[in-house]
Amino acid sequence: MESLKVLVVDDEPNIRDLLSASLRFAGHQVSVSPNGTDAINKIIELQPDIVLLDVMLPDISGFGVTKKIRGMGIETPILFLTARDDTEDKVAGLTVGGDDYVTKPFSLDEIMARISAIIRRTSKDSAPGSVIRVGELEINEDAHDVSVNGQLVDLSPTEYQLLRYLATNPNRVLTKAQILDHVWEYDFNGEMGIVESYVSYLRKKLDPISSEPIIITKRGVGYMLKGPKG
Amino acid sequence: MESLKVLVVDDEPNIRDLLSASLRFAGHQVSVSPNGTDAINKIIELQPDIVLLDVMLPDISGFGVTKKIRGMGIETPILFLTARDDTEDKVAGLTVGGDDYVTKPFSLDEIMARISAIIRRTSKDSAPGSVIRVGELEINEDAHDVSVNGQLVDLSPTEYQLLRYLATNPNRVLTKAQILDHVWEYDFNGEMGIVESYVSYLRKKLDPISSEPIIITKRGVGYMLKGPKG
DNA sequence: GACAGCTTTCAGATAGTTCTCAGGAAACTG
DNA sequence: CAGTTTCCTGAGAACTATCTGAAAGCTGTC
Repeated sequence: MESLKVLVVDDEPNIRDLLSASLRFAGHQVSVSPNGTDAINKIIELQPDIVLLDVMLPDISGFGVTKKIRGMGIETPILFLTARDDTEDKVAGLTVGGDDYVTKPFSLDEIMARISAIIRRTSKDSAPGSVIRVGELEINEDAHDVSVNGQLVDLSPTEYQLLRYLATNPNRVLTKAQILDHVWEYDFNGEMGIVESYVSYLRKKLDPISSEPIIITKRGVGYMLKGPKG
Repeated sequence: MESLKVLVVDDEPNIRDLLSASLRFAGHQVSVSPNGTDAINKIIELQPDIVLLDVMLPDISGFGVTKKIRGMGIETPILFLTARDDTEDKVAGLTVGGDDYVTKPFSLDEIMARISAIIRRTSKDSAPGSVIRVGELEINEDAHDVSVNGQLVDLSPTEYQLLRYLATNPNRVLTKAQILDHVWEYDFNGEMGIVESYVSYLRKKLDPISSEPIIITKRGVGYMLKGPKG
């Protein structure tokens, strides 16, 4: 993905920092905004490619911001951040157009996936097959499907996210801490043993089908998904 | 469908936003107008391919607008948006020519379907197959009927709309929120459990006839209609 | 105004998922 | 090779998502 201009709107500094650090690391230009009025100004001024917008803001709600800028003819796609408990009924209408939403607490990997999905969908013409291919492994992001050598594998949501994170960084060792930070929700308080468990689950499902082990353990460092050229 | 010039005329900003976001996302060029006089000007000026026209406007009614522009020899097809309690006889006269109407509150999917239908009818020559075919499933949008392996299936209106929405996005997981936003009326305030109920109804009707399950559950994500290739 | 069909809610059953833990295996160390 | 560290994996408890049947509410028809 090319470099995008992203505006992050949230009143919690922790979340602003978390998101802006990750987005910057992914190569995007990030601006932040702590409230609704400031957000409206920045959207007009900076014309971002996408806005990550908390619905619960101190002054104007995320919906108010949306209404305002849409009323001005600004069609920037929005990824709403909602709290899990006040969702469901207030979520109505959020997925129309190019918009989407994630519930807090989210995982970084999920945010990144949603952003690519929105950008992919809103950039008119080309719908470049949202397929990640690494060696014998193929991940279809539209269908949320994984196959090895053409054979479908049934994965749970967490297994899927873990595998996708590994697959987007082939031939690169990822530490358990990195994996935890990307795949699990940001307020997850558990131990890294869970990464080992899920790697084990994945291996049990993938290795019987593949001709060689897909996930390599780098002892003392982390895990790596082995691609063809490397 | 090719890209169309669409004019949306409604005094409620929410509805203007909802419609313009969805239409733009569907690849159309959208202009909006909040009242009758402005609408007449914009119709003359922009020469849209279709007009979505609220009948209840603050200044001139939608009928007035229609009379005026038809008097000027403009034959742009119109999709009227009416309140549910408007008398039937008023509405009856609307469907002459290529025009049609929907009652508020509508669902997005219904609006989109009506627009395609109008455009299909008014663009003389080519009647681009109004039949959606996915695997063993066939949906005839003109006849509003559904068959599996050639055998007709009797569906309720909501079942039909749900199935059509799934069928227009084969091999792509749709979340319950997306389904709710597209298939149910925009002011629907219920829970997502209703999607589960309707998926269950559809399966009960479709699966006995089909050779393999038509609607796949992607646990933790949503539902997907599985097409033939990949 | 009673019937029929459709929509919506609800709650119990079921099945799938997440996370933790603990013993054993494997890899490194000197 | 014995000790130490790191990793693997099976078992299980708690939790969550989904499915489905039943019932209540609605709408339009005769």
